[in-house]
Amino acid sequence: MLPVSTLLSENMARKADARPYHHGDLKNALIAAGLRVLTEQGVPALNLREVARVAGVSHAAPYRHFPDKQALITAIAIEGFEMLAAALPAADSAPHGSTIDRLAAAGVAYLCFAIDNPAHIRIMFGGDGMRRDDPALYAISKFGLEYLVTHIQIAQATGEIGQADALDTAKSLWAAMHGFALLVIEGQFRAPGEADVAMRAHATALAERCVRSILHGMR
Amino acid sequence: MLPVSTLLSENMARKADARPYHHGDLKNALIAAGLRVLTEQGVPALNLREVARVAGVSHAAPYRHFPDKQALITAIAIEGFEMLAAALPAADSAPHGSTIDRLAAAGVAYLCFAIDNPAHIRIMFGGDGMRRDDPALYAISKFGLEYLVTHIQIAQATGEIGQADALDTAKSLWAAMHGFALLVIEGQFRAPGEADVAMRAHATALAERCVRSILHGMR
DNA sequence: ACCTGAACACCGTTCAAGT
DNA sequence: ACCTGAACACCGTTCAAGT
Repeated sequence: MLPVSTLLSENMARKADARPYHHGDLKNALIAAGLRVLTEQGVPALNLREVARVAGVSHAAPYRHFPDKQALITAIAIEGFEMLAAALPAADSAPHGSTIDRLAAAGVAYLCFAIDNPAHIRIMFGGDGMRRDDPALYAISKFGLEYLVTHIQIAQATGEIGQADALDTAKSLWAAMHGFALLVIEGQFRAPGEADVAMRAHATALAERCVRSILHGMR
Repeated sequence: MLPVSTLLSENMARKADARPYHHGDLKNALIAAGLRVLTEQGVPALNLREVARVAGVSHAAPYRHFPDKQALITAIAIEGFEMLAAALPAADSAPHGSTIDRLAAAGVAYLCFAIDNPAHIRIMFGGDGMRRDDPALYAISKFGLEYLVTHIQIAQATGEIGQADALDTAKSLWAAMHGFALLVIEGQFRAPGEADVAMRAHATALAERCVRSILHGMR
């Protein structure tokens, strides 16, 4: 028999330390734990039992919040798309430039998002292991392309760029930024001895140049 | 007791049907089986036991030819890079065009390779699950960029394009083609009701236009 | 309502044993 | 030299039972 005081302090410790996660926010704790596993150990190491361990719950607990592993991966992907959807307009806030400048800033922001959140980008576009037919995922994944189309149409209305099909132009910009993003985070552009900071500056400068070239070429 | 004739015919059947794989070519049979699993069931379903099943051997047999699962994945990736390295010069063989035309053809060939071999492209650039430090993989993965640099330098020498850094230009072309390739095979460009054939034609036309815009912009 | 422990099928990997 | 079957640790998922 333990003294009451011991039971009490254990209860308090549970409430203060171990339990905060379990008061209705285990779902988000699992998403955060999953992202952490992904960042620290890579996609092949992402498994529900490890995520549960990191979150400090039993291996069966995640099933109270996600029907299966795919659903957790899908949730992480949705979180990534939401972050990206926030990052693009944020880059747009500089009021001094042309619409072309804004599109260039959005392109650079896409690349920077990928460099800063490689685990998210890999899950978002890795494709496998996630529920592609999830309606929330589908809706949010369309944001980037729509954002580009909108701004391309603005630039066309003001005469800054030519009248080529706006969706085609948006696809081309997206493809170029996406390619830079993935090749950079996969290390395919790594020059021997080049520092990360230098590579980032180099890649973003190239990416911006690409945006302007593509916009110029779509007439 | 079975009659001798039955035993004989069973032995012959083994030699003719089940055994040909096992005479020194199980390694390649496993690579082929792995690619098949990948194509038919996707990356998450790629496991050594299923590959062994498809190849018709016991689950331990692959370990005679590959130290671990990573090594099989790496072998499939190397095969993909070799196929790509063959496809780029093949697109180059039309002798009627300018060097810019050849670069455009190489870009389109890259995209077509990806559309025709999505399982390979995913493994080649999926990154995770493969031995990145494999020397053979590293060597062959550099081919594409070097191919572009070489042809860009030729175009610069003949005055077809400007004198911007050839490696930067090559990276930009690669990024744009890579982005088209991945977004197309992930279905991100899919328009409702658009046929695959139409999408392929549409994407390749856009990609070619991008190559020309980027080359034009790099001065 | 939310979480745990036992249970089952399945995968990666190893190893002694077979031909 | 090459392959098999048993074995072990580990993961996804389920479910009855606990608070």
